[in-house]
Amino acid sequence: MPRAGLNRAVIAAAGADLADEIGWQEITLAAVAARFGVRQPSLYKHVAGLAELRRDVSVLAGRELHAELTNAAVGRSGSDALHAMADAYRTYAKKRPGRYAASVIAPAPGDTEHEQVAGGILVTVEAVLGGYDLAGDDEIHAIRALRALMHGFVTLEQAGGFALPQDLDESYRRMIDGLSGSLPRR
Amino acid sequence: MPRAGLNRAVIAAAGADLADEIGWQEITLAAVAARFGVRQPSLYKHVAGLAELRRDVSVLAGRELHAELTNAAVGRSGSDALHAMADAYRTYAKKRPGRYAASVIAPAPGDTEHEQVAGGILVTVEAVLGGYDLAGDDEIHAIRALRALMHGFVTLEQAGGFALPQDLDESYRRMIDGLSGSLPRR
DNA sequence: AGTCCAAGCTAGTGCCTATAGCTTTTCAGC
DNA sequence: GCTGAAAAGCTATAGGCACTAGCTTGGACT
Repeated sequence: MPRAGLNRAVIAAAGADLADEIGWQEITLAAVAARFGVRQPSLYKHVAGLAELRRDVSVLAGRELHAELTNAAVGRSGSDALHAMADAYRTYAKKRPGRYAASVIAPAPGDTEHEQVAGGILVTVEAVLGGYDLAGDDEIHAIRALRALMHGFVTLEQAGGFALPQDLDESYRRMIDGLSGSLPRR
Repeated sequence: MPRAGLNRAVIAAAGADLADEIGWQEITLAAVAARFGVRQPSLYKHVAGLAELRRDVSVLAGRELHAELTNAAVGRSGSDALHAMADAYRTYAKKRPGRYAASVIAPAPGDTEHEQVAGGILVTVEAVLGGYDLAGDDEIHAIRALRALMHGFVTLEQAGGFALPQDLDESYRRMIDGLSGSLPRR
């Protein structure tokens, strides 16, 4: 019987796909193994267990999200950049719900690779807010508000917490507008 | 051997306590049964399964949260009421993290009791925003923004998503202030 | 005291993670 | 081309979980 050609990266990718299909909370090693036509214990040759798989999916998703955000914001500034990034954030969460949920989990203390991915996203958000006149603590508070807005909105949207789906784009746009308006222009 | 005196309500309460202690995602029927000194299958005499337990905890938590929000907002109006309610929301989420997570899950379609609990919270939020000059769609967008802000903030806070040492209370206060300022006064 | 229903029990299935130890593929070095 | 070792995937197994089936027994009511 030929080998499946597994490795840690392709397993993480399969886990990410699975998360998008059946939900981040529902992924199992057994289902990932089935996807490769391989027995579940075989995965342990490449990955230490379910916890490590989840962590790998989180890193993968965090990198993707980071790339989407920077791509959206590049070449724009101020409110324009803010809206572009916020839209990219929500679009990613809708298109890749399992990956998005994965991207949100906090890195384990000491997991520097994972921490760097999370930090990278923060840097991008910070850069986008660089178009406003924020200094020191003001910037920290603004970043927190923006993250809370975006994360809260997409999470509630995914959870089915909002009725009237036709108005959601408008709600999101106005919400970001409101934040933008409450920040001092440079 | 004396009977444990189980019923659906006390099981839900134990599930809620357990969720606060070990996490909403981690609750199991086995752990709830152990809490009563009873075998796991015995719970099935009162509750249809894990899914129903979770639903019951969600209803219980939603009622508690609703009560906290209304208590906080009563006798206040405008920005004062908004801040009081938002603070109560975050306080509840911090004090009862498992219950809070439970309260957020969407009711199953047709579960009218659960839907009413969720709707009640919405009515309270709506009432608090009654102090602003919002009509029709404007109000819907404002409610969504407020919920996204509150939920996003407390979720990220619980997940350890805010690493920096700057004062979280201050971040939250400013965030709610920002929203309040972006809404038209009556 | 006797009846009877519901409460809690044991036994067992199936799915999951994870570990131990086996077999087989692959390929580097001869 | 051969060979031997490392790596890949395997079977077997233990232990935890949800859930079902069917038994026993507590205790309220007559």
